Formats: sequence, C-alpha cells, structure tokens
Amino acid sequence: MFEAIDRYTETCISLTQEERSVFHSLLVHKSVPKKTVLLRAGDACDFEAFVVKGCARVFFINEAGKEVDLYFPVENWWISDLPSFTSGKPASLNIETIEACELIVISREAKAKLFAEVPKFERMFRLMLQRANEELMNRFISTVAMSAEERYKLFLKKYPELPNRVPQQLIAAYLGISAEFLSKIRSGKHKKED
Amino acid sequence: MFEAIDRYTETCISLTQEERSVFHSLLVHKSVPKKTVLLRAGDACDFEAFVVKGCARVFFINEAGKEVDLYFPVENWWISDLPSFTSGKPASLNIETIEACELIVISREAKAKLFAEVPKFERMFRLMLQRANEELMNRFISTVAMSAEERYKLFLKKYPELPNRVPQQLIAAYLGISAEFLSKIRSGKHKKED
DNA sequence: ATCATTTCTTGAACCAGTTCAATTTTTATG
DNA sequence: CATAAAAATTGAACTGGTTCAAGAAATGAT
Repeated sequence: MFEAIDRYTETCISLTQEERSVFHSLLVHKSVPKKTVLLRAGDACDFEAFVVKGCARVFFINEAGKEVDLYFPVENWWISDLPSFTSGKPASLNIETIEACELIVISREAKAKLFAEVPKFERMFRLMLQRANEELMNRFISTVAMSAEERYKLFLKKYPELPNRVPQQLIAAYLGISAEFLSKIRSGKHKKED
Repeated sequence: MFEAIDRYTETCISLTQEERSVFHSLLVHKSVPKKTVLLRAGDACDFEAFVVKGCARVFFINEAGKEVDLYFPVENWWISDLPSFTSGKPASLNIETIEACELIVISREAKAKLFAEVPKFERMFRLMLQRANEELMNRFISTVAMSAEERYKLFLKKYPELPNRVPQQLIAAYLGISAEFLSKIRSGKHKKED
C-alpha cells in the first residue's frame, strides 16, 4: 500500500523501521474517480497528497474566468495548495482529477505530528520544496523567455506521455495560450507562409 | 552585526544562546559596492546570502540575449541560485548588486554543518522555501493571467519603494515587457485613443 | 449502432505588445 | 558647470497570439 511513497522518501532521507511505522500511521490511502474536485479555490486546503496512480490538474482561475494550469501531477508527484494548507487561509488554487486517482493523504495535524515525532521529515519536505521551486522557476523562465511553439516542444520533450493523458485544451491552458492557437501550432498553420 | 538576520530567524524558529553562537560562527559578513557581479550564469553558485542592506537583481538571460529579472532582493531577502548551490552544477541565474550591499553569507559547507549541529535550521530553510514558492507562484500566475498594465500596477502596489531603487528598464525586464512599452504604459499612450 | 455532447480545427479580423530609429531627459564625471 | 554617457520617451510599422464563429472529428451514453 505504501510502497510507492516509501520509495519516494528513500530518495530524501533514510528511516528506521519504527520511524517508517510512525509515518505510515499518519497517512490515509484514498481512491477517487476521474473528474473529482479535490480542492476549490476559496476553500481551505486541508491536505497534502502523494499521487500513487493517476493524473490530475492544478489550476488557477483569474477574474476574467480564464483558467491557467500550473502543472499536471502524475505518479510520484505531490499535490496541495501549500500556503492554504499551512495557514488555513482560503486556497487560490483548484485541484481536480483528470484520471481516476490513488492518493496518499496527510492532514495538517498529521504533518505537524510527523515533524514533532520524526524531525527528519523536515528535511524531506524541505527537499520537496526545493525541487518544486526549481521546477516552478524553470516554468516561469520558459514562459517569459520562449515563444509558444518552443514552449510546446519543450513540454512534449519533458512530458512525452502527458499528451495521451491530458486533453489538448488543458495543455493550452498550461502553455498560457488559447486552444485555437495550440491547434494551429500542431498543424504548422501558425507560421507566415512564403 | 547579526541583528537583522537574528530578527529574521526569530520569525521561523527559536534558538538557545549556544545555538545562535553556532549559527553566527558559520556566517560571514560582506560589503560589496554597487554593480558588483555576485554570480554569473555558468559558474557554480557557492553561497546563499541574506541581504542586510541594499538592493540587487536576480536575472536570467535567454539564448536570444533577452534578460528577464526574477526578483529584486532588498533588505531581509535571501539570494542564491539554489539548484546550483545545492548540487554544485552550473548556475542558470545571474546575480548583480544594484546598490552597495551589506550581505551575510553562508557557504555550502557551513550550511551542511549548521544542519548537522542545529537540525532546527532545516525547519527555517523549509519555511523560507515555502515563502519563496508562494511568491514565485503568484508571480507566475500574474504573468500569464494579467495584462502588462495590470502587472505594473500590482508591482507598484506590492513594492512601492522599488521604482526609486531600480531603473525602469529593469522593471520592464521584471514585468516581461520591453522598456518602450513600459514607458508607454506609464504615460497612458499605450491605449487606443477614442 | 446512433445521437448528443464535447473536443479539435480552420479562417478572418483584430489587438497587445515588439522592434527600430530618432529625440529628449537624466545622471555621472572631469 | 560642461559635457559625455546612459536612461527614458515617442511614433510608425509590424508580429505573435487572441477572439469569434462555423464546421469536422472524437467521445460517451443509451
């Protein structure tokens, strides 16, 4: 049940058998069907979850109603609205499953208890944040410094399997372009003919 | 000498007198003039620094030579290229002072020693990353979901003192627009007249 | 299988922001 | 304070991407 998350923790810290038991005792396994809303912006986010199986979307909706996808969590990614989870304030992000998902969920209280009982986990969550930060910075930089076509090619290279799991309109919302323009990029019709 | 950084640590963790001494013993105080290059992309980043006084820029240069400013660290911010600092790999970011700066610097070895001797600091650096992450996410979202004019107004609201410290062309590079267009936004000449 | 719904494609008109080049304003330096 | 250098402004032409509207293709429910 916890094999996948155990493999994940091993990439960050090493645990004794007892420490691992404490960890497991604080986790909850959860299966949800596709198109399930896990978090709605405005609600408080009361979980941090590890994706064992499946695919989801983490997205933002601006005042004009435009949706922007931040990332598509798949196997071995974590999902949460961390500022909200940490502070209890309303979330600014939405999270929804794209496929049926198998998740391992940790609550705010459980996470606090984990840090108190096995301080080593501070390190794991620090390293997780460090990875997330690097990822987000790369994403930011490519968004401002590359053309839509270059971003699309980079997306295909980095996540070759995602086009099979994520509808095209959501990929457009991830790239920060309209669904129509992505369609034109794919067919090559966005270039000036000469 | 370490008052500012001590005030900062207090917002994250509480330390005994001995712990604070260990911390101080691992820090180096450094003053640098303005326009000093602290890090050049391609070099390994061997420091993480706390800004006691002054203002700098952290920026990226893309293949076409276009510069994009990520943020303008001022008093009480941290600066580093963390992926490079952590792994020793070449940095992708550039860091340069805009004003003369007073910095408190910690080296890779010192940071490792700090974590080993006072594990509590894992928490502080985790919380720092959490803040940085929230900031970066907000920045990303506003970049893709708002117009250049809205982004500029938000920048003025969030950092009202920065226009006095940072040249306008760098603010344009922060907003992801050309210096010319920022000038037009400021004078209102970017709108269709009617 | 069939029909309804959703997703994807295509084209034409449009607009936010860029580029280039010239001018003005501000800042730094002897 | 003079003058050179750097930063900011302005206008005109242009381009990458949007919007809207209509049609084609794919998907799902019965």
